[in-house]
Amino acid sequence: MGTATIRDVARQAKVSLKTVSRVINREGSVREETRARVQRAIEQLDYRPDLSARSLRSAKSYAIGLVYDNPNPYYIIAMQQGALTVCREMGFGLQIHPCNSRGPRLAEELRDLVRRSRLAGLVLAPPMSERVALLRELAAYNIPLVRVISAAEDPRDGFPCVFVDDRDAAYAITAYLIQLGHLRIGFLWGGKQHRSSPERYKGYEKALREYGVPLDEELVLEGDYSFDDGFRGARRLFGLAEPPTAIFGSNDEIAAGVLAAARAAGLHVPYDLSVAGFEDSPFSRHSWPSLTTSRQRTELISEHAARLLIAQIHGGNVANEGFSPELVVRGSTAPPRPRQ
Amino acid sequence: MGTATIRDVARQAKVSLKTVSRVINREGSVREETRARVQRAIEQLDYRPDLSARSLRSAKSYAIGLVYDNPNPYYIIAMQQGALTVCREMGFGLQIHPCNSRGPRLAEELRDLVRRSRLAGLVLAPPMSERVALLRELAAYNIPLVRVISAAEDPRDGFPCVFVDDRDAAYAITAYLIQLGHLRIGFLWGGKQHRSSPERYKGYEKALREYGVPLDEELVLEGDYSFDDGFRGARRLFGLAEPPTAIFGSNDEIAAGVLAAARAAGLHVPYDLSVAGFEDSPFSRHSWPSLTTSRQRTELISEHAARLLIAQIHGGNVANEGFSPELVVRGSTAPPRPRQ
DNA sequence: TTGCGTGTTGACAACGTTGTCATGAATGTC
DNA sequence: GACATTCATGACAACGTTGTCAACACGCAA
Repeated sequence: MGTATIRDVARQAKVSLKTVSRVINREGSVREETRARVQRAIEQLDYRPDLSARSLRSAKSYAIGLVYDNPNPYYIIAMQQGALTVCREMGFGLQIHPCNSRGPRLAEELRDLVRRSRLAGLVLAPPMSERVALLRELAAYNIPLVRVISAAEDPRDGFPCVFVDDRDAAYAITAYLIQLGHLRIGFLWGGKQHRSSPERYKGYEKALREYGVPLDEELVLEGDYSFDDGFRGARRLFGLAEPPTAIFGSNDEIAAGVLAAARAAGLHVPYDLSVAGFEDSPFSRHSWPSLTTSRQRTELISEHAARLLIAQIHGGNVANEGFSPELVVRGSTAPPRPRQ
Repeated sequence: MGTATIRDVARQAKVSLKTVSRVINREGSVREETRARVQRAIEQLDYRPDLSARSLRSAKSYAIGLVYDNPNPYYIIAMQQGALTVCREMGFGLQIHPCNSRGPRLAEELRDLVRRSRLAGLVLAPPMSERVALLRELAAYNIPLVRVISAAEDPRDGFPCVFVDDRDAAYAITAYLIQLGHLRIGFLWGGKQHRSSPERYKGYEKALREYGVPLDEELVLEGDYSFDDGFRGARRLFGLAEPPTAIFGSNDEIAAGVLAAARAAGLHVPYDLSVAGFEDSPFSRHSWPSLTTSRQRTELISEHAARLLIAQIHGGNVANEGFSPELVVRGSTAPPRPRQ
């Protein structure tokens, strides 16, 4: 049968190529009757416009890129899903681009990606989204972009973004632990290359301050967003003269490491130790006990970022938008044991 | 600066468009000296061929699709990564396409995808890869495809594939448990829509048979590839008059559910109960205790599938290929407690 | 009647690339 | 030396679409 082209549609509807093009692109100036005739022909022939031809001819392109370097598959899949939803809705293509955030020529790499695949713009996930130098370079290449970043408020720095209030979410978790009665709460940092790490720490700090709980630097350990650092960090905290009664891991993987270390040390979670994570990964639901954590609607965030990007490409003047993760209480937290 | 086109390269190298095209596509019949001159011009101008124009003009396309409907993000990310590696190497684009494997008009959906995005072919992940009716429809649409399937041997049914020997891997796990001394080994099925499920069961069965361990149907429960079914299944097994001393969950999620159920029942893994999973997901490394499981090199498998597909598109006559997962022994398995 | 604005339509070129075919030069064969 | 064969190269059309511009029909005011 072959594939129907705009030419076949035009012939069938007895109009010119251009008129069909107008109908497809919802341009004005087509009589209702003509439009209907063309529509019928399109359906009869099951015609679909050819993306290559389209983006070749119009300087515009009909695809965006999703750029990430994040070892967390749940996060990435959710980001992809959100972006895809919007792309399908808007008739766009999506080009995924995992990359190395520490790569030496990242800006050039992304420029080449945009050129080669004729992308209309990029959605940047953390940590690329937080490297201002990179953003500036991309802006110099005239590449439209939308960032997903961790921030307590709209940065208003000219780069459009969707911002996630990690600080507030970490505040909520810490406040919850304090309300349970915990006064010594350990904090395990995530990787410094992610802006979410200091944000989460700030939330922790703020809650302690506001509730008048002293901040003991002994209880705060640096590390990475990894199981192993959670395990190691927890072991160090257990060895303190006055160990914490609760540990807040900066993400679920860290918290999983804490759970494992607690098991190894013979501590019973949550009775001997409360543990909280961050991210609401499936792990947090399936661990034992299941983890108290913070849920961000990654898919929605990504949808929003894609929408923002496409609106920007269409020349719209669109506002940034913020999301606040919500506290999810599960079985890994409880009031501390009464002092003996 | 704008983007350099083949025309600019031709001017700079003082040759015709066609000659540049020949150099790019590694066609024969270009003098070494000319080729070098063109290459230099390409590098000076940092020229990259435009994918849209290319695929518009040549009937050939320079992108393949990856089709999946699998709730396991680790698996999907690995599949994507493998396919991307090959695509970058070969100068192809990759279109990801998550879809609903039970959708009513899947074949049409995929045909439209291929047409719209001008895909040269598809890599199908399970369970789409196992639905023969779908394969036939796609073949009728002349869509080149490569499947990733679960099979003990090359099916030789005309549809190219990469096959993973789940049966053998399940055999290895079961045999290992038997060698530890287990005689009552529970088996929790995965979802029936995945061909890997019966394959894994067959491996379990075969090991019991070969080692002369009686197969007790009471110990075999159906379910899905989910944490909850693992939890429920384990609870039922614990309630038997003569409960199992080991449980083999058809994947790591099921095994995670078993771990949780064991915790809830006060059973100490691995001393009171051995647990084995399948897949080597990060969960299996981070659970407590970490899970004995089976590792498949998903990224390699996907790479191979993509290579097979591209070779097929190029008209090569390529052989199917098999992969065997390998046994990974961790802390969740041990010899059974001596009978009291 | 003329002139003008508006709404609808089509002819044609162009996007950047590759396929087809033609051309001329170099080489081999008798 | 004549002719066939191969090699290297280029001119040109074509892929399917959209942008530009012109043309036409219509209604309305002068």
